[in-house]
Amino acid sequence: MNPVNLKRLAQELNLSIATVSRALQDSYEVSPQTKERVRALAAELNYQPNAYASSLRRNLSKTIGVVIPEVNNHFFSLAINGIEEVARQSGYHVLIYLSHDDYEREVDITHYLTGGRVDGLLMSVASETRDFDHLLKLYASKPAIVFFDRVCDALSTAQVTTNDYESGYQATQHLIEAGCRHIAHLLVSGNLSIGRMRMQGYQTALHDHGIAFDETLVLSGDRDDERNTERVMELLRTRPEVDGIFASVERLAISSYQACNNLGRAIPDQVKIIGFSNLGVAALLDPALTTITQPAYEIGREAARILLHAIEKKKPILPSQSLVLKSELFRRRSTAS
Amino acid sequence: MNPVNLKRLAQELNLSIATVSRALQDSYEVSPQTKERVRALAAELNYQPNAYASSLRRNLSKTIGVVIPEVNNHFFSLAINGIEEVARQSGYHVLIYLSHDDYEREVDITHYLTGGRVDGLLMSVASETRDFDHLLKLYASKPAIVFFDRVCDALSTAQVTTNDYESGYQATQHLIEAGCRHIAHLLVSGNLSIGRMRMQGYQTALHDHGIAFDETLVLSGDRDDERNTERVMELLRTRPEVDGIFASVERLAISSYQACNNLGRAIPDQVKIIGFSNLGVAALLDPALTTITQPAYEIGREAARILLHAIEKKKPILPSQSLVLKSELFRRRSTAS
DNA sequence: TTTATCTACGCAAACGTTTACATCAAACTG
DNA sequence: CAGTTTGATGTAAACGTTTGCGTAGATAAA
Repeated sequence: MNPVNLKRLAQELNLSIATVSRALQDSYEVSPQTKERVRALAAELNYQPNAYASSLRRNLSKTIGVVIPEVNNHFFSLAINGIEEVARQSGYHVLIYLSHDDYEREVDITHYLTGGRVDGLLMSVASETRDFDHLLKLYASKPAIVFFDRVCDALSTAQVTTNDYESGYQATQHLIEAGCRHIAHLLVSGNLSIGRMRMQGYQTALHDHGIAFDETLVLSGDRDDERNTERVMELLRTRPEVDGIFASVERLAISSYQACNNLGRAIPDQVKIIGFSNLGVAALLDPALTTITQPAYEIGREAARILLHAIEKKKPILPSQSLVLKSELFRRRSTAS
Repeated sequence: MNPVNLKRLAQELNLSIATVSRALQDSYEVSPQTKERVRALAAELNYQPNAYASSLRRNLSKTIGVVIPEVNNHFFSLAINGIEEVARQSGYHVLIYLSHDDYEREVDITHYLTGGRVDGLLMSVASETRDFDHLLKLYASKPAIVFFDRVCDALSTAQVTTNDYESGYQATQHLIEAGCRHIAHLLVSGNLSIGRMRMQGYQTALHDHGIAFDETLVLSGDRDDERNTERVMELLRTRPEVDGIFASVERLAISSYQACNNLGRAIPDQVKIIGFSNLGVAALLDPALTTITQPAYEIGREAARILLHAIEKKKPILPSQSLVLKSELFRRRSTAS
């Protein structure tokens, strides 16, 4: 039993390898009859071209990489859904890498990726990442890159984001209108532009409503949920006047719920909570969580579209192709007044 | 600027390509001094071997594929976490494919995968899948396969599952002990062995407690959550005596909550609900959801270990390597009596 | 000294495709 | 009918690695 490759097909059909290859690509240089013969045998033997030989020769892998902090998060898993959908339609394969919000891992991953394994890359930067040398190095080695959500401004490429400034403003305003005067802001990283945008929205909203910004009400979370919960509890204990929490990321909203439960603080009577979240069951929580929900699926889809378009057209990706999609605020019980 | 490949390194060092290649592989046939020179230049030029050339030559891709129904599901996203962890440690890359529980897509995916793109495959079968021809065909084309959770018994390979029969029994018994006498069972697919196991547990538990099995209380869900909710509502309307629901999959537990909310049925007073789920916020739901929780992360990790071990040792995977991990029941308010 | 062994390296084939170029017969063109 | 075009196919190089084999020089053994 020989392997079934072009050579095998060529031998059995008394054709040259070149003709067989061309026939399978539906080249106009091959007669219809020959094409038919080739296709028939290929189907019969269940021929599948060797992806690596093809990639090597064409210097194209039909593969994109997705680098994200975590997958166990509704935002990212929905984004992957969108990415995979677009990729599949265009015949692309999707490699996935998780940074776990860890800088070292992200550096490792970018090293893996240097060297043509992927034609392009979709990336959401780890929250711990402060310098972008590894990304610049990676960028220098070719592949098209599109950032989504947690973007890196240091690279001159497209990014797909949401209206984070407005959302931060809106969330804060919503709490203020619900009667909150001492609003804590939990964010995942001050390094990332996305965190800064939401923070600015928060600050401006406070200012516009005549509330002084209090730095000590800003808490920077990390990737350890237990510790985050502890820190929120400490904040609530030491600052009993806190009557509102704006969580800039899903996990921190959950930690806030835990913290309130542990301390016996009633939501929304004593503390109102709003959070960025794509949690499908937000409405089923006790109490139902008011959310700023990003169009995660669409973000993934659009980012992938921009990327694949650039790859197929062999054109560089321009920052002007960036997209800003809108998040939506869903009012629920956790912020009821 | 020439591309930086072995040829380039060889030229600049006045060595042959072969020696450079061997030096980078730390072969004993190369002198320590030469190795050092090669490594230094490789580092300086940021050389990364071409993965496709290497894969082609060695007939090894250092890549595994993961085929799952969906990623927006805590069980699967946790499993991916485990898989990625193990893969990364061993220097493997992870390709991801989503079947969306759609038979056609699964067939497409298996076709993609025939032909050496991956060294091995981790798979959880789509719920719609009834025949396994495509899997048998795929299996014939070499790659090592390990099934997890939604397994396929038709292939003689290892599978990593949980104690589904016991869990089904336990869940049902738990409802009975909480006072339920008319227990509906929502399952995602009667085709899959996993569904059948849970179903058997359900039936046996009913029988052991002197409750007659009523086929009309068994509902088969699909991938449309809205419709699932509707169907649960219909069941609750036409069969008002139903006082317990055993959801064999997370999504159906959520749909049950929705249905009860829509109909104004109180959980747990009128209807008690237990469900298979890896939802991190199960305890924060209203009311907190009693769950059977599978060790999803461990399942992914162990499945990947079995797979990678087989690949590295070039040994076939035996059914005897299969693993059964235990799920855990978390009692919460949704089944309180 | 001759022969065997070892060390460190080079040569060249191979992996399976793709594709520029060559070939050759048949069908046109003037 | 000589010359040109067209259509269908073949030849062979290339992509970047890996690796079996060969070999030159050095050292050790006889």
